[in-house]
Amino acid sequence: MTLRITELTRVLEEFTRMSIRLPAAQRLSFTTLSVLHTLSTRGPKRLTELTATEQVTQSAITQIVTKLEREGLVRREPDPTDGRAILVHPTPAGTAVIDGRRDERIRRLTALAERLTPAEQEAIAAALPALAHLVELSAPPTTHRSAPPAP
Amino acid sequence: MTLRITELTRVLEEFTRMSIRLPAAQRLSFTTLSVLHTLSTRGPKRLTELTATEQVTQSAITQIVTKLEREGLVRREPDPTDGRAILVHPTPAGTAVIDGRRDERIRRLTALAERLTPAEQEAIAAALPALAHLVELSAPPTTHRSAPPAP
DNA sequence: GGAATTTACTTGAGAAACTTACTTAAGTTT
DNA sequence: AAACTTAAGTAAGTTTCTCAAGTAAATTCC
Repeated sequence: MTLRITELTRVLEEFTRMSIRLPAAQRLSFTTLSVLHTLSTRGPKRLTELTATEQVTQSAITQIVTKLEREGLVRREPDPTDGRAILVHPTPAGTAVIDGRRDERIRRLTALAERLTPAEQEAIAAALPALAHLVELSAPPTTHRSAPPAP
Repeated sequence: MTLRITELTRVLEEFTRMSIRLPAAQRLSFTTLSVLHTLSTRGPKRLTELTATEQVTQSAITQIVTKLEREGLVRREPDPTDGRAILVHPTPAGTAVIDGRRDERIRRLTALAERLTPAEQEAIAAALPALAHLVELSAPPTTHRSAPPAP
């Protein structure tokens, strides 16, 4: 059996739809939630770094971070290594928002997975490490401060 | 081995991020693309049905469909079975937009999957039918006009 | 070692994308 | 056939983004 990427892509598209359309209890826009997710899963980041991952202008990131800060979901802290830069840290409240949404996804997915056969559940379990590896190839987990590549 | 839903949820979240942040060449907003995706994968739908799947107000759907129509990506057609309703059909151009984005995802995912070991690729291939089934449990493929459930 | 350039962020004005509230018209109920 | 419900469109206002310009810290380069 060989891996059909087209089929995998279609399935992942559907999971994406399931994942996104959760009731946004906190009145935060899609992009704002995405920024908070990035901070919560990847740790503190500069505005510039967020600009790169979120596909909006740097100006939009400034405004989004300002809004998140007003709501107490992130903190701005000076970057000790660069006086121009700012590190945006998620607060416990901010992390709780993301965790809450994840919990909701887990609840829903659990309910669905219970309806699979044991063999199907087994197959997914067996593939999980490979799927995690695939994800990691695309977005290697960043440490707090990544060293620039050697010249 | 038993299926860890929490881990699966986290992995799927990361795929979601990969999937969304494609350069939107067509100048269409996220929600607008989502509507087009729905029509392209699920077939013609009423505005009311789109309201349910997209988590925006019915008014927003009207505006989005109007925009898509101006751009030649969908057509409005009267619903023969209900004079109040309209069925929104994707045009070939509309379908092409969605297919183009999928092609880009396939290209990227192919490049990543090539870096997995054969055993990893095999594991994902073996899990694919189960993943497809899981997705289908959440959003059964709608026929053109679904009969209401028997009372 | 100090001017010129680049990098990191902010601000303000305006465009785009949504929401709320209302309207019109077709179907349903009694 | 009058009263109600459902499907869609419209108008006005808010929120969210982009573009352009501005400030301040770091870097480059004579």
